[in-house]
Parts: sequence; structure tokens; C-alpha cells
Amino acid sequence: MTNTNLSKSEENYLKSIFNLSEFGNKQVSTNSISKILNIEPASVTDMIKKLSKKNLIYHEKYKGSTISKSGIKIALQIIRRHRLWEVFLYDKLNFRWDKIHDIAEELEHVSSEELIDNLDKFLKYPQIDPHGDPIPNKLGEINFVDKISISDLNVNENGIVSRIINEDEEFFNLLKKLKIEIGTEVKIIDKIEYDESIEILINKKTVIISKDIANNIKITKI
Amino acid sequence: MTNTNLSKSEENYLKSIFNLSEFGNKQVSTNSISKILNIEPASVTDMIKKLSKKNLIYHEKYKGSTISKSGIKIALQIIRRHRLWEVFLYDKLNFRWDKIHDIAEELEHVSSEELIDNLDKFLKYPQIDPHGDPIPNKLGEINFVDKISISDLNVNENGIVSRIINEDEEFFNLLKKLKIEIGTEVKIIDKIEYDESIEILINKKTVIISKDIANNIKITKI
DNA sequence: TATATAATTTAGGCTTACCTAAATTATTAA
DNA sequence: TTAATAATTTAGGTAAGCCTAAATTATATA
Repeated sequence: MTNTNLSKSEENYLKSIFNLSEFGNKQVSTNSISKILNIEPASVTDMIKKLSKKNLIYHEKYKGSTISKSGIKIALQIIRRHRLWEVFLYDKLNFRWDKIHDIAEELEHVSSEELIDNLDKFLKYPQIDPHGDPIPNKLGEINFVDKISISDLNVNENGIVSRIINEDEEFFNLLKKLKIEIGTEVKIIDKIEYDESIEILINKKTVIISKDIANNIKITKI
Repeated sequence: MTNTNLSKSEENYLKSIFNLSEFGNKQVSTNSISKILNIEPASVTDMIKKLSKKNLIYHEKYKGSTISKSGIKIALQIIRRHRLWEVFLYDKLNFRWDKIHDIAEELEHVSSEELIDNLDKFLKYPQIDPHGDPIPNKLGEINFVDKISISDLNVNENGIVSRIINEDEEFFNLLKKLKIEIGTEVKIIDKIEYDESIEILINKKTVIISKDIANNIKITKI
């Protein structure tokens, strides 16, 4: 049974557990859930029991939790809702890239399958959200994306910006200044050994970005 | 203080009290709220105390509740959200007229002023929702509409359908069959004394509708 | 390997928003 | 005007989802 009648809380836990599990492959610690959701570990344990009883996760006492098949299915639907709303907010309502997450966080819990399917159609079945993250389809199928950071490229190699991890306003402003967005082509000019910062070519201009910045920009190698 | 940080429940109570109050002019009984929200009177009393403490309503023990100025202000914002979402669902997502209410009921509680303002702009500042109900603007200003039913017209008078009260699927199907929608012109041909049903002319065709049907169709006299 | 520390769970409490049953007040009808 | 009835409130209870403090288990370090 893939019963979707979950509370907002249950949905948020499930989504976090899924995200922490690396597509269901890793056991997730109680503490990591606690940190992500900003909820005390003791409360997390309560919810873990609840989700276990519903067979959405499996729990081994004092060890950790694994998300189940049906848990993954539901998590992917919640992620689908979230990302479709993000596309709507960005493309149609002209929200700034760094503003859409929080609102989508609310909208994703409005659980009408028809609503999401119609929204999907209205948006012309987008494949990625404004951050470059892939959107699961109605069946939960999702295009996996490369997890290569700019820093994984070697000197003289090229890539296209495909995903931006950090969603903060400051990072948004930085990227704007650097004229980096999804689809931008970058070339590695030099890797600076001293602090692992990287010199890259964007739009015919050369800039040096820190290791941290580079790690927040995922690319597709070309 | 017009503090909008209300829970979903508080918002629903406030909206219902406002709707029952006839724009803040009437005292609202605990029982009527109970019936509209399908919540036991004792629970309604609890919430009345809560909303009173927040000065959103005034309550006289055993007498009833009156909505305050700030209560009205918030209620109008909730109604604004609801009706804008209805326009979106109907115009953009192609939902049927009788399907939009329940979904908008959920969406209306996503409380981001920026979201609603951007949605308003995206929809080109609509004045009415798909049922013909007026949409309050950002300031809570609202175009009052005539409360004239078809049955209030006299024989040979004309009107334009401006609002449809009943939102049920059956009523939707009936109107579709009769080819009545917002904007349709109607003329009263005859009023049948026996059961107060009414003979009307729509699109050059004559039909007889019951008193109940007539009361669910509001019109603007022309 | 033993012990200190970190992670996790248990126990007991709180608030919100509901409930039922009983008590109180208002209204209606005789 | 009073008694019956209806409306409302009070009292006490519940589940969800959180909390803190204390207990338990796992892990890391000496």
C-alpha cells in the first residue's frame, strides 16, 4: 500500500530521510535527521517509530533507519511536488531563485495528485527545477544527474553548469555577479594548490573561485 | 496589530465567522460556526476564546461573537488567497468549476504575501473568481456585488448571471446543460405561482427552473 | 580492553485542536 | 410566568508533535 495520507510532519521526515539516504542506499542516523529538521533527537525517535509502523522506513534500535520501497515512492512524489512548484514560482511568478525554496516547502504539502499533474502539464513537463535538480515524473522516475563539481574537472577541461547546491541569497548574488547560471559553460584554467581554489573561464572572462564555491556548483562534463 | 501568524484552524474559523457575519454586521452564534465547520460546539467555544484573546473577535458569553476590524482584515486576506487560487486552478490548470474549491481551501493557508501578490499579477489582477465572487485586493478592498437572485426579477426584466452559489458537481452539470454561466443573459418570461418556479429565456431558449435553482443563481439587473 | 564520550531511546510534560458528558444560560411555548 | 427545550459553556480527556532530563547503548580513545 502506498498510502499518501501523511501529515505535513510525516512528509517532511520522509523527505529528509530519503535525501539523507542517497536514494535509499544508506542507513540514516537519528542525529542527522534531527540536525536537518532542527528537531530534537528524542522527537525524531518518536516519529521514526510512527513511520516504521507504517512500513515507510525500517529501524534498527540504536543503529539507524533505512527507507523502504514505498517510503521512497512517497518521498519522490513529495520531491516532485516541491520541484514543480519551484518551477512555477520561478518561471511564472518571477520569484528570485533564492526565494522559491521556502514557499515550495509549504506548497508541496497540498496533496492533490490532480493538482500536481495539471501543474506539470501547465509547466510543459519540465525536467529540472530552477536549481538544476531533476523532477521525478508521475511514476517517480527521475533522471539521475552527475555529481561532479567544478573542482572535479582537470585543467583545460570544459563543463556546463547543471546544478547549484547552495540556495542562500549571498550565493545567489555571487553567482549573479560571476554571471554563472544553469547552462553556463565553464573551462578550467588553473588549479591553485595553495588553497585549492580554481581559476575558471566564464563568458570569456577569467575568475578565481574558492574551493567551497566550486563545490557548490555541479557541472556536466563536455 | 494585524498579526497574520495564524494556524490553519484559526484561519478557517475566522473566515467562517466573517462569512456568517455578513461583512461584520451580524453577531454569529456558536452553533452556526459549529455547523459550517463541522466541529462540535464545545470545541468552537475553545477557539472563540482563543480568537477573542487575540482581539480578532469579540465574544459575549451565551450570546454570540462579532468579528473585529482586524479580524475582518485578516479574513479578507484569506478570502483573497482562496479566490485567486481558484482563478489559477480554473484558468491556468483547467480544473472544472466544481473541483476548485477544495484545493483552494488548502492553498489558501500557504501564507506568503509575496506569493499572493505575484500570483495576482500573474493572473492579471482578476476582479472575480470562477464562481463570480469578487476578489479583495491587497488592501482588502472588495467590490460588493448585488445579492439579487433570478427570482427577485419581475416578468420581462433582464439580468446577467454574476454569481453561482452552489458549488456541487450536480449543480455544475445542471448549469452546463442549461448553458448558464457567468455572463449569460437571462430574461424572465413567467413566474409560476404554484411552486414559485420561474420560466426564463436563455440563449433564445425557454426553460423552467425551480425556486431553489433560481436562488442559487445571482444576477446583475440590466 | 576499559572507560569516557557520543548517540539514541525512554519517561514524563506541554500545547493545539479536537472530543463527550454534564452543567449552565437563553429562548420558546404552554 | 414557568417549564421544557435549545444553545452554549465547562470539565475532563485524547492524539499529534514537539520538548527536557535521565537512562541506555554504541563508539572512540587511552
